[in-house]
Amino acid sequence: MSVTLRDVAKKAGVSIVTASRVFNGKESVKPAFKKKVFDAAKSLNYTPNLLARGLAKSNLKIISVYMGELENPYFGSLATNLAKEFTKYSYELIICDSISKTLELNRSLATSGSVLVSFGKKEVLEKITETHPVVGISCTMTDNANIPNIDLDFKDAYTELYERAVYSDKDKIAFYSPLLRQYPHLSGSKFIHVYSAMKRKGHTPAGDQIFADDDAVISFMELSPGSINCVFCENDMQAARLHGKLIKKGYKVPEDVIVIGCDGTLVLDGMWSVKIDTAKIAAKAAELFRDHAINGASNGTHTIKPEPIYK
Amino acid sequence: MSVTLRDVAKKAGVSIVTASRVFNGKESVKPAFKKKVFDAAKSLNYTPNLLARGLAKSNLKIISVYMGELENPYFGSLATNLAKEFTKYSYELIICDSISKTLELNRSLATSGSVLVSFGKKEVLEKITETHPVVGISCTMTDNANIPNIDLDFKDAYTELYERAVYSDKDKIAFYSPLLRQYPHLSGSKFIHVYSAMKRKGHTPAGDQIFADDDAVISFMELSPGSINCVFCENDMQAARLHGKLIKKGYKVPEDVIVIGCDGTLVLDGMWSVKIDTAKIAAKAAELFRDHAINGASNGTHTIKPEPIYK
DNA sequence: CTGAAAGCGCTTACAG
DNA sequence: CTGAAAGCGCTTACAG
Repeated sequence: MSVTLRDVAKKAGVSIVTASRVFNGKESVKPAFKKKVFDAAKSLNYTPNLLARGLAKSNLKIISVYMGELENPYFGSLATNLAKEFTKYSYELIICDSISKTLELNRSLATSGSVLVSFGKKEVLEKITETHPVVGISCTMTDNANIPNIDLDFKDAYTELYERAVYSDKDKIAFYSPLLRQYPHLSGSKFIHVYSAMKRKGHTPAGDQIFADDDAVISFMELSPGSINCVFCENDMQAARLHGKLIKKGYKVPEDVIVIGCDGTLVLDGMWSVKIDTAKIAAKAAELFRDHAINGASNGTHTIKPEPIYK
Repeated sequence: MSVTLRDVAKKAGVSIVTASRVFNGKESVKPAFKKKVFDAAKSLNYTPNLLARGLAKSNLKIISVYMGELENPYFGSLATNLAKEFTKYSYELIICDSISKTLELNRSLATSGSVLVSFGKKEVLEKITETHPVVGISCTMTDNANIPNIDLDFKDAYTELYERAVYSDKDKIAFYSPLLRQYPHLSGSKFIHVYSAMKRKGHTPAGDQIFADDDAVISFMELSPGSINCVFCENDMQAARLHGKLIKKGYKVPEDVIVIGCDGTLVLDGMWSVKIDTAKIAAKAAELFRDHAINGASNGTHTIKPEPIYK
């Protein structure tokens, strides 16, 4: 039905084997033949059957990626950039909605490896690493799991943000994170940096808790006026929603209360946030993957430092 | 290396052929054998090699999807829901960053077909339809291209939004859409419904143009005060940014100016928008695809009506 | 530098 | 209901 390597070989007047070699570029082929094959391929509009190639080499140039929540534009932007960067090394991306499917594809599709974003189960990480190259992006628990990881180091950004807030007399800090609410405490989260800086000054988080939704933050503010004048939010989307509600209630942002998002995808006027460069992350991830896949080792952790934004 | 159908067959004491049949479920196999094969597969932890299967059947149960901008949470949410729905029919999704790659995979990976989101080149649509099932989601130009399409009919939502705005004495309407700016005029866009309703009342768009960025909208408002009191925006992200800037300038939203987004992913307090149900779209897309792929025809267009949101 | 042969793991007629 | 044979399109030793 569609044109195969056999057709190209016949048209070029060579064996199917040398035609194959031409496309794989490894072994040397007489230049004249090489040209003939390329010409034939072009005129026939040949494009290799990836299934057959994958089966023969038991290796498909596809990366399976696992990424929690595409609904957040930060992850969307990361996905777009990953696609762009991995394309440079001629990998396709396949985005999976579960970690098990991601790993399964490595076997069933002989996919080349995986990119895991914000994943934390150590046993799983260790297991997969045994058979396929994996790079993590802000995965936790990778130290011992021995996979190359891109770490986001929020320390400087959050410390600066905190200090600037305090400098503006905004030292009643609240934390708003539906996600973190599931965990015992701030330690282990990016907010730990704000938290320790606060502790050093003898301060404690407003309400002595992590708020799980923006309405909780606002009712707390209304119950005890003056109790909160700065809110660190999990991401920009949530910060923007909180921002909208505060304005509606008559608060001025950032004059009355500072709203600090995270990721830089949607920094409303008056908001503060942290810029995370997804293009840079993606480029580094592709690089780490290639090193890992080709040179074997390279289980180094690469650190990227997000930067504060004031608007 | 990994366990294959041959291993399963041997362990179950049947030929490789009947083992294959058991997994494909089409032809009948003696129940006793069937059980043996399943047991063997389970104990060996067998999972079929999709490459081999794909090569043999020249059909992989993977859908390639093309979707412009994942950075917009609307598309992210759509992607997530598509993955969920297509999984029900045991298709994997592969998200491509270019239309050509999307189509190319149908051949090179023997992918089962494609889902195209907001795509408009008729020739391309026609071409691909010849060989593979495709369903479009709010694709334009599909009428003659003859592919099943999910159409978003904004008429009721936008008409209602417009009327409610007018009812609140907000009849100086502006359109803000970086995207549309590239096109000659409002016709063919979702804003056409607002535009025609305006025309009927003898009104014209503020500035007689489509604004390409939010700063342009704002400076227009400042140059001629009272010239704009309602802005229709391309999507929620853009509307939210405009909203933030307006607040900062001292405008009250929606008292001074109504800001109307679109998609429902981020409706800030005070904003209006249009809710687009991505879960419903995805479910319908999967259904249309299955019908199309299995029953052949069904090139019907299915219409979904987004609904207005006031906040 | 080149080609004949075997094989990747599965499925699909075809005969029994 | 079951199995031996051929084949999907490519690559990888192996011999020349």
